[in-house]
Amino acid sequence: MVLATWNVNSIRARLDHVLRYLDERRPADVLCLQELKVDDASFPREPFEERGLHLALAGQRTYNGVAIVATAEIRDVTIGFPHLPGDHPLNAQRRLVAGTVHGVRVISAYLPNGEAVGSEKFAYKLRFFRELRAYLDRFHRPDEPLVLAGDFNVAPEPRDVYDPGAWEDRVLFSPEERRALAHVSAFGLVDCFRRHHPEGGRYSWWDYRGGAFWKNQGLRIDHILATPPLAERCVASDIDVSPRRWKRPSDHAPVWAEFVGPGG
DNA sequence: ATGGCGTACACCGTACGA
Repeated sequence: MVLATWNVNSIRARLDHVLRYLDERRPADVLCLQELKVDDASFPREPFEERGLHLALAGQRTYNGVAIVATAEIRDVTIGFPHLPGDHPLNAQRRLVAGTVHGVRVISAYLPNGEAVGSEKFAYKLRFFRELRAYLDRFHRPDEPLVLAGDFNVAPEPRDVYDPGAWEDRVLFSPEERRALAHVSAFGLVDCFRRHHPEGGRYSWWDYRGGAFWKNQGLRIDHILATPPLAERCVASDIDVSPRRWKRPSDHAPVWAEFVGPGG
């Protein structure tokens, strides 16, 4: 079972890229998408359904929006934090969709950007991370096959940042954000990419500006986090930078992981 | 150096991203 995650920065602007990725690059069994920037009614379902793919959508107009695309039926779909009211501030933005497919509980997540350290949005980001851990604690156990995949908007370690000294106190790499991510991971989650790649200089996001991609000035902020019984069955994982070279790309590249065995 | 680049929505600029 191959699972991939990709912040597409608008599904309508990136539809050709997503289909090309599925058809040519990595025929993922499960594809977690973020930043759809479209409501469910306007999501381009047809090309996915033509390919026999199933969809779990949590769309939103203009901003946010997440989805799971899969080669099998997606069961027990939930949107947002199910234990909080629908009108709770942490549920107002469509950033979480979960479903069970191929024997694995899959959560597609788009964590808040945070704008700047110390801002209102930064506080919201930290609250979101804490609630995400509470959500895992409440509904799941680290001994079940679960994967939390998406755009976390946090680079975990210095080797995940092209210039860690310059980024030390900036949003996406500040100590507070890294602690918030570590707290979520401490539920019992393994970084699948890191399990196979100790090297630095491997990123999943590059600023559109200043030719950052061509200089490989990026950050690794998109992650596939799996519980130990699933992570043990992760035989390969990588970041596919090739779509970032295509015309009119997303600023993020897809990250994938391959799992073998039962429930994978 | 809050700009640089890109998307959406609306309007010919503004909000937001990371």
